[in-house]
Amino acid sequence: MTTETEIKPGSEAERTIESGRYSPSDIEKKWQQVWEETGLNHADDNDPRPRFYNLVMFPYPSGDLHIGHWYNYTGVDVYGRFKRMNGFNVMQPLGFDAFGLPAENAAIKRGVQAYKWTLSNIDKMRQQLKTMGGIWDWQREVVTCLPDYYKWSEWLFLKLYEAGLAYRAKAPVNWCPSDQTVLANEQVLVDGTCERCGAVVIKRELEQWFFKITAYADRLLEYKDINWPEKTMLMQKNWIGRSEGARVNFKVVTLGGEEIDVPVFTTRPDTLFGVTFFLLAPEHSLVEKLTTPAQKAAMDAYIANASTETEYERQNVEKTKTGVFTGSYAINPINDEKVPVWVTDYVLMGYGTGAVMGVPAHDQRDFEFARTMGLPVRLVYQLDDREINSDEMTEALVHEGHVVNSDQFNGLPDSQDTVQHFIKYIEQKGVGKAEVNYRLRDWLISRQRYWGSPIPMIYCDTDGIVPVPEDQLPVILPTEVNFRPDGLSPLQYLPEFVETTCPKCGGPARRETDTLDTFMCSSWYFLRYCDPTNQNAAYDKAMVNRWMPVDQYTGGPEHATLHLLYARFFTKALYDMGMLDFEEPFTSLFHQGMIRSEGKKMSKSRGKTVAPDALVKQFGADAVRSFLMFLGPFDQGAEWNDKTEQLLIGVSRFLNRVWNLVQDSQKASSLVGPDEATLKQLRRATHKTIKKVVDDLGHWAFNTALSSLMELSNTMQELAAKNPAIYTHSAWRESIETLLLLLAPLSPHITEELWHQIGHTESIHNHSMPIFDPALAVDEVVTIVVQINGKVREKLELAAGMNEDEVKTVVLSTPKVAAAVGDGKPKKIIYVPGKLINIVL
RNA sequence: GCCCGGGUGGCGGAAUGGCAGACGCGGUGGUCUCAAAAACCAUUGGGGUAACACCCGUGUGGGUUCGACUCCCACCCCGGGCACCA
Repeated sequence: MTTETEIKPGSEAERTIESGRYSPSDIEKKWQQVWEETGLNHADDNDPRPRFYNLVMFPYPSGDLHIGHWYNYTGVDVYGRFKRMNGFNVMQPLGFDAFGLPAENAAIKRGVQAYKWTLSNIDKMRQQLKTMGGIWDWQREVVTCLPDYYKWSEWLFLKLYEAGLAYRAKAPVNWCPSDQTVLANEQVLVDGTCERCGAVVIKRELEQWFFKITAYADRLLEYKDINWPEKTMLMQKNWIGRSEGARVNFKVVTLGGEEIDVPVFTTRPDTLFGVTFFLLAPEHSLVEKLTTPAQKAAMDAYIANASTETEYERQNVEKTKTGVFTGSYAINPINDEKVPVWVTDYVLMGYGTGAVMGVPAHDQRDFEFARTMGLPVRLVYQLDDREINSDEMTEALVHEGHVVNSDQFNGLPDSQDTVQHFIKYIEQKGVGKAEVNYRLRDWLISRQRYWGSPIPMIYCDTDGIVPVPEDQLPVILPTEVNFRPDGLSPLQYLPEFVETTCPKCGGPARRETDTLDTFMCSSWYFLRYCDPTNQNAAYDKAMVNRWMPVDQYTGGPEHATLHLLYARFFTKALYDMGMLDFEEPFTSLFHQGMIRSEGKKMSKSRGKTVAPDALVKQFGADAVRSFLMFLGPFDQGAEWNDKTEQLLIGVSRFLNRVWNLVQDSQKASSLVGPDEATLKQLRRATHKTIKKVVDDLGHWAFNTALSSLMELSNTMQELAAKNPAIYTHSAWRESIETLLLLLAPLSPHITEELWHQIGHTESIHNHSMPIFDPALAVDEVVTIVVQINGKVREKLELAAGMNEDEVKTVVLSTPKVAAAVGDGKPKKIIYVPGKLINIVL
């Protein structure tokens, strides 16, 4: 076959000539094409196998597919492929969350139309994504900025409007001065800055569109039949912030002599006798009516100052308490006591009623306020074991002791029952009632931006707010627009968009020029995947029922109180309208870790990103995929630096070894077959690997799955080096096939190629995972660790079948142990079967 | 301040009560080569020894246990989430 004699058997040169080198770029292109042509990755709606909807949070088309995206999508793809090899009809779609500010900013900055920028980015990203060889079902792709899709976003908005879940109202809202738009509460970060651009968000009183998510607060706290991380449910729970308590009416008399009930919300009605002052938020409407002329100057100054503070400054916990006395008094309904009414900025207008009863003895904030202002502190709880004095207190007494100074309630313990007694009493007295409060606010969904789904509403001077009739949907978003120098949305200056006629009266009317929050578009995309081309409806319920609820949803934890909360709300709302048959969209949830660059999430908006393209070109998609999964546990992510990339070499070498191993086994051999012991060892290694890898892949433990596969290939290489005749044995073929099948989800191209090289004609990806046979995995010899007083002193290779007494006899007769034990008798011998023996002296 | 994670060689990490450092990167030595690359073989936690022996070692300090990276208590550091919500 070769003409020269220099080529040595088994050398690299020989391999190259005989069977070709491993060339990732050639085989990857080839198989991607074959898979596309055979429709391997399209999930058929009528497939009889059990379905598995494997969903990943879809990307924003920033035009920059970086290694962080690859990491997410590879992990999801490995899992989906694994499920398919376990007999499921896996539906694994992908699309693009294509509305949003970056496109608009690009349009303003570079003069390119937002739709062009977005669609060309999508084309580019789709091409890049295809190089990773995922089983993405591109026939189901959705792009939220196309009329085919946003027609139904608009339609769903109308459905929510009809159901009374969408409304327009004036409210203090978050305004980002840099992005020139309002934001939902969920889009303002903890430090009071804009989630997108980092500018300090201010409060503005504006009329806006809201979704009534608060109506679902209690149901959002239920997680029926779903498997979510505790952490995520806790984050949502904290965000919703349910508090049980009571509404209690205090009476005030205004300067004009009018008697008014002022309700407060409290979770501690059992401390009503401890009220020594009454507090109002600076924005409370009663402040003006209660501030006496003597206090007016001080009050005006205080309120003016409070309004200039940012929300974050105002809510700074470290700040000392401030406030101004109104000069008026409120009547405590439980004992008719007169207490002074103060205004302070630590009372928030947006929570409860904007008025609070001050109980300094038992609330830390009120305590600090009382001490700062010199107001009295009255204990209505006393410790059980010793008496404390209010003058000597240094902090509030919270949830301890028993009731005092409270008439008929004295002596009751600190408990929910006691709280209930008080609630019952105030209800009987007619001065209050039980009430539940939530931290959750309604979801603000209108944006003063151009690049978003139009809100299908019309303003008519005669008929007010009129929804666009369904048959006129979609309201098309103009794609060719001119931005004004101030960067404001061009829609309101576009007469052909704004000017319309009223659907009711036919008279002239104006279109809504605000657009929908992109989070609304992403609150239902998983439904559209089930029926992506439907022209007559957002989705067909029967089609959705084939696939939903999503079996596995994967995405970053940063969406816990954003997308994941919104999508649950949306699903519940549609369920209530009879448009869905389930209440929870995502049965199982997994948060992958993130690829970090200098400690921060790798993303285009945050600076430095690493493109995978060069790595894929050099090492192949299979190597890059496996390398990313090899970095560590998938939920942990990884820090990306100069050293990270070096690890790719190891995985690339491994794939080369697998390739060569298969090439070598194709060689015919006239040698006599291997001995029984070698074959047993091979089978044992193979079946142990099946067990471990199948287990790991099912638990997202891709890094340890790969290391087990490396171990198997190392073992195979060693055994073959000692006995080349092993290649012709059926056990060897089993090992090779096992190796390829287990590796297939991680490195789909090379395994498909080699699978065909060894004679298969069907795709490896339609094959099922190898079956673990416990009998073949059993060890014949075990290593017994011998400890003396808990320290390892010896290791013995013993037959696996030996019983405890036999092991003890052998161990005690070894020179080391005998010497250590000496003439004495061991105090105790601990024996862990097949593992360890510890001799305590 | 509160609630979750996490802290292991030069590096990524493995081990969830039983041989700490699997697997891989990097390093060192070797084989092959005119040479280099690639590949392959050996070796690689620290101290110690001619080599063994032995000692130390999983953020820190205690505890439980025959035995602790693993469980308990206290603390330190890093990452994330929440934070005047009455």
